[in-house]
Amino acid sequence: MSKVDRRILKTQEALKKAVIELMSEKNFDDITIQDLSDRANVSRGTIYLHYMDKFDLLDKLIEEHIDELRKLCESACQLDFIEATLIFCEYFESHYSFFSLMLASKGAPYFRNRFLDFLIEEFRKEVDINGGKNQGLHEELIVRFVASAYVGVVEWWFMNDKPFPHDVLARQLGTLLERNI
Amino acid sequence: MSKVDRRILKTQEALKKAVIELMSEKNFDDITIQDLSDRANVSRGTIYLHYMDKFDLLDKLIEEHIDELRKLCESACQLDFIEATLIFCEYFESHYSFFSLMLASKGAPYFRNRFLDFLIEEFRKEVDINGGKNQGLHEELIVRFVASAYVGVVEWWFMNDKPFPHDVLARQLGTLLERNI
DNA sequence: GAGTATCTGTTCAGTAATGAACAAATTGCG
DNA sequence: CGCAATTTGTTCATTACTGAACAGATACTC
Repeated sequence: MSKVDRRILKTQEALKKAVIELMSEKNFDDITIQDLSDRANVSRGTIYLHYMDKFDLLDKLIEEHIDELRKLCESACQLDFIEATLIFCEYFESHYSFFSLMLASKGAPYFRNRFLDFLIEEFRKEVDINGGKNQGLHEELIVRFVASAYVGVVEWWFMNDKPFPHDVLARQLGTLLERNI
Repeated sequence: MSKVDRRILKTQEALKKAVIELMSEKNFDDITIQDLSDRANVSRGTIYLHYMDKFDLLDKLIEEHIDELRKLCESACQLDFIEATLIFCEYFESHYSFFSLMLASKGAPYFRNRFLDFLIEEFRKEVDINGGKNQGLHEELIVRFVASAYVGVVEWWFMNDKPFPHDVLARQLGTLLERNI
């Protein structure tokens, strides 16, 4: 893959940062292209060179994070759940402004659902009903159970402003995952 | 004055920020154009579109702050010394990374001298030896006295990591200036 | 001191961003 | 409702930035 022009990256970074900032200040529906242009310090027309509209911008922002998480899954697939969960929680931590906004603010169900779908997809690869503790249980039920639990815990962690460090979260969440998959 | 293209401002801002950051990490002489290019995330050639070399960049950065201070002088000329000093100290505070670097780090005499010259120039406008407390004293001596004292106090304040808030600094320094001019 | 690596300053064709202008759509208010 | 103001999405010529290339200058190493 050939290198992307740094001007493109700068513009897109500025716009992603801008939309996160603005979403923490007002409802997404109330954000105008003008707002984004002003906040990102980018010409209004430039936005249309990269995105269809503000929804496209938000979609791409979300999808990029999902992609990053998917890559983490691949690289962490041979680790146990506690170690793997730590890697994920580090990612949550290092993109705090995004995840906190998307999970802690009530007005953003866009991401929550996308995140849940992603987890269902990933846990489906991991679950094994043929042997061990989950013998006799319905596969899809287990997947739903674990994925929902995961989202719920992470959501709670962000909504309560990180009541403890991310490595503690990782260890406890990892333990619970280990027990159920 | 017609508006400056925002791309120009962005590039110059990035470079000014970069040089301040780098100067806090290494000696100015050891900073390369490449370093600046990398840190500012700007093409190397772009630097030469704005500045002759790194010295020119530093000069312009310094001169811009001096110009801002000069503007503050003009707008504060009818205030008393305590109020005027407060305005200046607010400016120091809001550009902490610059002034702290330029005054608190021992290896940067560039700015200290420029700052002193500026203060001499400004105090010369204010001093009055014809009547009042300074009757009979040599004008240039008073100017030097006050300007040196000013630099020394501000330098000390930054070197000691702001031992008290800037408004306290302003009140005390302002009182001393009032007493001498 | 020779050889190598890095840094400098410049050129240049290609690309992205700009801002102004515009008509059409949407919103807000009396 | 009707009018005004704002927002939208697009166009276009102009401008700034890019990255690659280059020769010459410095710095580093054996």
